[in-house]
Amino acid sequence: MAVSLALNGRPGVSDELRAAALSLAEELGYRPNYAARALRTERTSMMGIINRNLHNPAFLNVIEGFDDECAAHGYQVMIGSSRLDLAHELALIEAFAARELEGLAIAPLETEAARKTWRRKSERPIAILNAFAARNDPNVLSVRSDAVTAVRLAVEHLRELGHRRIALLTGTVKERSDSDRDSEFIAAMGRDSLTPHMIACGWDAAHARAAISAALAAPRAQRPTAIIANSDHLAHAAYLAAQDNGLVVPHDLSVIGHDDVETSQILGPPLTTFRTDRYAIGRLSARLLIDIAEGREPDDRHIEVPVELIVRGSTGPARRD
Amino acid sequence: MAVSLALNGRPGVSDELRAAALSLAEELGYRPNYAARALRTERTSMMGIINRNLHNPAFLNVIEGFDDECAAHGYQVMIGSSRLDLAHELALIEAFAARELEGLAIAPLETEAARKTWRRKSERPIAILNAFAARNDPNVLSVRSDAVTAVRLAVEHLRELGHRRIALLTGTVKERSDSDRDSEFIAAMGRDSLTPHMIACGWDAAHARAAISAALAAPRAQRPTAIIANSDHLAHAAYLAAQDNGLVVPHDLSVIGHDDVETSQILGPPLTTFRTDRYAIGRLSARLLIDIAEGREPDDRHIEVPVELIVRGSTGPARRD
DNA sequence: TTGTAAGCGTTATCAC
DNA sequence: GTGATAACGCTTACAA
Repeated sequence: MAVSLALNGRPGVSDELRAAALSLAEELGYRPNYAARALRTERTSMMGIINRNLHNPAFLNVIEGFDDECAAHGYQVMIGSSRLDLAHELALIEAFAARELEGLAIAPLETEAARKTWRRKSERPIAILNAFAARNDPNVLSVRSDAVTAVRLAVEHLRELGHRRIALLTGTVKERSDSDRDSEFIAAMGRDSLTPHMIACGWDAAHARAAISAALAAPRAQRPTAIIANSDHLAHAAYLAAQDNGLVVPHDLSVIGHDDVETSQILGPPLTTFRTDRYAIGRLSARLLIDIAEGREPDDRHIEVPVELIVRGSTGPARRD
Repeated sequence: MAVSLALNGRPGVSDELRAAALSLAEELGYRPNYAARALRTERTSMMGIINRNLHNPAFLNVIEGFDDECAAHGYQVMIGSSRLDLAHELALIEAFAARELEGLAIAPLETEAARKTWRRKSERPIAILNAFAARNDPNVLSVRSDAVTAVRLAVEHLRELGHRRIALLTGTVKERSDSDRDSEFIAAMGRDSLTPHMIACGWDAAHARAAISAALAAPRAQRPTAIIANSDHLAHAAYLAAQDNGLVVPHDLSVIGHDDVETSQILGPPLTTFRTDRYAIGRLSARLLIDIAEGREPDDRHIEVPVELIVRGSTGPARRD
């Protein structure tokens, strides 16, 4: 018993006994059994992170930050992918909850469905990544880049270049995970009395390419001259969709991304995009979950990470019609 | 206990009792406690995967395949990053072993160190990803793309374009994780009586960029006119290093990657590279680990995934000196 | 086929 | 500050 206290560095045991326990443990190569500990304490020291799919390289930096912060606090990280399938996402959330993970960070397909499923099996905190999160459940946290500001800056940038027919890529229409971003776009366009185009392209690059291709196939006087993507990953789909239609970026189509992924600066042409600290997003979400899991009150349960517009070669002046 | 047998779908219990147990479990919303099960059975249904760092987007596809195969067999996936730090890598391996993960897939910094550390704490299988693995330990598996053929094809392609000063990017010099790839390069160059250049650039993109920059800063008659990278990720570093030296790809420098990452086709210029089924690499490595973990004998403990050269705009004729 | 009892390795409770 | 003893929830061994 005293051994347990000693090894876990807790008070209630004499210094000599503690030393003896430690040295003996070392000598015998003792390793604690996590399963037994978990069974007894109901604490697994595991955190989970789930993304919609595993194709967007921007997610790697989020994982990295998440893993770093978890590792620093003695947690290990379980990873999962929704595979863009809501049923699979919910099954995965249940499985993670059944494993008694102490917290879950998730970029959800449908925020409310994800939250409810987690809540049904677990009282533990859940952090919503890069999506709008309602604030009624106190153990729902959120960390996201400031997508609302980004969309405003993007519209301003394109307006200065003379664009009038601007399209915004959005997630699914069914549930707007970025509802406030969408409405900011509509408002920003409205200020200049322009019609907002929305292209619901989901998160799959192939599907997005097809959706954008279809939009670009419209007659020249109607098709958008600029596209605002919700990630560099989907901006790449816009490049390919432009190719599909024999259009040249930025001559025929301006494209703005979001993330400033490593390759974006060496694309042809280099991508205008928003730089945002994805590592911090991962790290902060882990920090929030750990704070709650260990009974501390975090400074703020909802965090927005700032964005910075990086202008490169994929945006240019609108051609005269 | 009959209930245990019933819920786990094993024989030795009457149909009616089984049905009763199942329906009652359903009604009560029963969920098995994984910790208790793991404690009793010494089986955790968890698999681990570790990469050298979390920056190369090619790794995402490997994770995806790994996760898909694991999920299909009821395993969940723990992820980790070595952070390019050997001490951290070994600590992580120990932590995974202490958690009784049933198998580990790893792209190691140093293969032998990783293998030994795992073996010290665990009898379970370990799969080496994309690195050379000695075949003396029967529970060491390996899955890799056919990097040896790739380097031969790359040299042939560049020789046809008239290149004579060709450099190969390699991992660390200390331990050649790709020793057979390196020697194939030396042999292939030797066949044409050419001097092989090796640039030891490790796996960090920033470090690689600096190393390549230094090599390209040599006088024009000495510097390499072509670079063979071990990943698209590091080929990108070569693009930036070319920029650093005011060189234009492919006019002044040809670059060949490895992986055919999604963005490679829209780089400026599009990257000549080797396509390889990374999803399969992840999937097959999971399959091998699961087979061994469950006592089946896999068809082959060492798998090579074929490569296909995709010629694009980053390779061109060597300039006359 | 069913029931009973033991035990996995921890940590918590409660005497001393 | 220390040492017994019980308990977490599951599976296995063995007896009925």
